[in-house]
Amino acid sequence: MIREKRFELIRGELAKKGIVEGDDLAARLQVSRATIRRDLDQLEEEGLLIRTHGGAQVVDSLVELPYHSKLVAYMQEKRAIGLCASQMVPEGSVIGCTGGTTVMSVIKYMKGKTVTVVTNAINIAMELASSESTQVIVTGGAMRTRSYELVGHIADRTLDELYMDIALLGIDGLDLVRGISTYTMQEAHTASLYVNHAERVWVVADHTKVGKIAPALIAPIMKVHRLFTDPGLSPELRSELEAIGMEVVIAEM
Amino acid sequence: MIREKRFELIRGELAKKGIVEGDDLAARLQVSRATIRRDLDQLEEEGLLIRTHGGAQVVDSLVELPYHSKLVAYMQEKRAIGLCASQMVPEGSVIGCTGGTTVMSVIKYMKGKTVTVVTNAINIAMELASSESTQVIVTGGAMRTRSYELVGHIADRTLDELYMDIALLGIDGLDLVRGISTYTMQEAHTASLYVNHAERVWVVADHTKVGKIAPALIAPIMKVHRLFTDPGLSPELRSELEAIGMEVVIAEM
DNA sequence: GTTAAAATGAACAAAAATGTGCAGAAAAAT
DNA sequence: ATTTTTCTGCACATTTTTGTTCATTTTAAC
Repeated sequence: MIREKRFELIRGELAKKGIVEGDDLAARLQVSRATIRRDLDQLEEEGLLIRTHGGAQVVDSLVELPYHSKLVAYMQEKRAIGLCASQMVPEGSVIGCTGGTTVMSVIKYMKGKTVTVVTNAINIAMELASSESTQVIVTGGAMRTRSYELVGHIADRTLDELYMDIALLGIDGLDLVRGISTYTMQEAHTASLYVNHAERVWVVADHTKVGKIAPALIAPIMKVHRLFTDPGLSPELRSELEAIGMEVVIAEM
Repeated sequence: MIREKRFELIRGELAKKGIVEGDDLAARLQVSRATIRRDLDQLEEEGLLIRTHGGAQVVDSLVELPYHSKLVAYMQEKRAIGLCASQMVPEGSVIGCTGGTTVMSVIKYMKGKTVTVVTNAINIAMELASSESTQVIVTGGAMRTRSYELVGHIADRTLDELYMDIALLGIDGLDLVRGISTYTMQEAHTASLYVNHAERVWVVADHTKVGKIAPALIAPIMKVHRLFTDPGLSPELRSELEAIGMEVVIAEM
């Protein structure tokens, strides 16, 4: 077993679990603890992980891009939502997802999970390219300028022939009466296909989106089974949503 | 067991597993470790892999860090080929392209041109995402691990309904008798669809690919209208290719 | 706060892999 | 067929990597 092989497995394990134990790795890879320590030291130097006593943990990927993170609103909240939602995805399931920053934060925590991801967003696909265990299917379609989402009849047709366990949607508005919505018609249309071809619909959105209505409607509110949001959601809105049968998951930070 | 045979197996193994062990290869190929070491040295010089203690690993095309870029084989040549080929693309044309580092270097010079790019490689699509004037159509399909290319029936069907002015292909082998070829069957199949749905076929490849045969055939040599390569191409090979009607463009550096 | 268990870093020895020179074998050119 | 060139295997000195030991630090429990 050469070093690079070990590195690969350590990286994989780290992506999957977020934390690795030195003893566990030593046993699994059939090398001494000293070797594992040295491996972890090197990987830390490369910036791939942070050493802890007894093992190592993933470097918070959102910290590595400090100047980008400022550009994204509600960064912390989105990260918490991402972690929380990803943990509730069962291994082996098929997940369809749109683009958007909140969905992206879920995907970041999905690396290493053995799931199939169907997406029309190429940045999501790129993010998962390095994950061995994740099967990625891209819908295809025309790329909207200044966005990474693929839309149009090619995307439609591909989604038409797929069925997913979970549709994971990022949205711009969620309203009790008008349902879920976004800013452009094309994206709304594509998102609605995910809704119609999935067993369950999960929406991820920071609390500012709840109660808002964006121009392009995706689906009625009853289609949404579960909402992941942050603690900023007002208790009244939460109660109203739960009253109509929606499961509201608050991601603690 | 001649050297080229070994190279072929090593490349194949590398494409499949990403990491190879020297001992393993020596046993499999029935040669001494010293020979394997020399083989790996040479393949490293060609930029196909990176030597490590105990073996070698693929050039991590997934990590586009600047220091890795030096390790891309024949960097200078590819840049020259990219510039040269991009200048010969007429405005307004529809170009279909596969993945691969040489094609990528053409695409880098294509930004800002008013062309339509059809591709099954998401890294190509990402590269063009920032270009306002370029219309991008992604075929869709299943993403191959360790590569950015989309393959399978979704990709096939999309390509079936498109027609392109130019098919721009990156290849691993171009031979007078066996035609153009690559390492994996799936990519070869997808590439062949570009050939069949394009008015003209352009191949971009550094001179080391000319005269080589890779295992998976894409198309017969007569289908190729134009080859862009670097000054390293031997005059004999050039004459032979031109004798059968191929246009050979040498990109000066 | 004290103590026991676990993990760490450092030093050193053992093991594995490397590069190089050289002789013989294979292939190519004449 | 013979010469020339290239390639391969082997031996050996060197470098890199790994395992072991042990004093020290950290963690967790009491």
